[in-house]
Amino acid sequence: MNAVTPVVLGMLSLGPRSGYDIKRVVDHSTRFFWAASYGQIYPELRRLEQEGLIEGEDAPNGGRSRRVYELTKSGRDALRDWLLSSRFNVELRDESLLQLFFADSLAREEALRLLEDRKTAHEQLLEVLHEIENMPGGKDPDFVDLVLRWGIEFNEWGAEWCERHLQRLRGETKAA
Amino acid sequence: MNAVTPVVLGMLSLGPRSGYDIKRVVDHSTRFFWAASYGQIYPELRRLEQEGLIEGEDAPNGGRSRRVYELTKSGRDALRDWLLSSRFNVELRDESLLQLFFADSLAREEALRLLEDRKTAHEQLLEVLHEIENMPGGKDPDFVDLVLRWGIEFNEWGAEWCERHLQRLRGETKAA
DNA sequence: TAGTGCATGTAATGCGTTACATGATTTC
DNA sequence: GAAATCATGTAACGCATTACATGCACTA
Repeated sequence: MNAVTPVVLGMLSLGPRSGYDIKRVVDHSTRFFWAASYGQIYPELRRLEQEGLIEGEDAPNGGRSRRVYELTKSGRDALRDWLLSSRFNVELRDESLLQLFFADSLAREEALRLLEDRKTAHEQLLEVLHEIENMPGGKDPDFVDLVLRWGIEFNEWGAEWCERHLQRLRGETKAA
Repeated sequence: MNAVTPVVLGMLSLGPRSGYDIKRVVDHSTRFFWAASYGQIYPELRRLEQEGLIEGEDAPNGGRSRRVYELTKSGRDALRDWLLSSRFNVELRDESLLQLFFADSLAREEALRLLEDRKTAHEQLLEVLHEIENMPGGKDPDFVDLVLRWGIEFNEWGAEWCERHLQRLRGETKAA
């Protein structure tokens, strides 16, 4: 069990898919909080098949080779085990936050500009997520939708947070 | 310029420090959004000294060897350049979010328990951050304090978000 | 005197991305 | 007929963590 395992099993729980399919779906959904590359996915598919958690079947499109996988009973069990095991492993790498941390060495207006830039970045991400939200296709399952809402509401909160502290810090500067 | 460079320069901008010092401060502050290990810090210190961005001086404590570094003029310039260059590189790896994403395959109560667990995790992180907030010592500089507030307010938001959607989803289940 | 903290350092390991190679099919 | 997309796959690279080695000093 490594970092790609749950994404692969999870994506297959939504229906049979090829490695290529999995990558494509990941890039439109979980990549914001859980990325996966071909270099991980393809070896993992073979490993999982060997261990009997998934089953592959050749399903070529004409002369274009293609292998589609689906979960086996043990695969479904493994996914369920992972889902029910408490994990709150969060890793964050936020360069803008690091800049703010060291911003005291800048002039006040320069430092505040960093906060403005951060706000803009939140707003831009919000646009990307709204596009995903408005993509054609049937309604997403409840929890898929919930996670998309997290992304949207987090970025709304983030932009708001920047604005709030921008005003506070500008006020303090004037008062002083 | 790699991932440790800005932390090292930034930490030295707060005053002369040894590699060990830098690591200790990182572990109490930026590690939540920007970690650094000895394996990065020590080689980086030598590299930065060679390039003239920092200057080291032996400052042993008795027979215990110790080398303290400080920023040079070019080091201060390099830090300033990095601070003023727009960067919004954020990487997030959130396993709990991934679980929620695939939670539709669980029974409704099981899935909601994942949300409850997430809420608890936010609350626990909040406690850790409050301890840091209440640590003795002088007031932090404005922007150091700002980043700590981000951590606190983000986790408050996160817990609240879980609660809000917990209630929404429980309501929908009953209504259906 | 044993344990903890100060202090520096590196080698091994693990992990994920990048970049490339190959080739078929669809679209403009 | 060129470009984009489908589709699979791997080798090389870079990066960060882990784990260990070394040794001094302080404290219970």
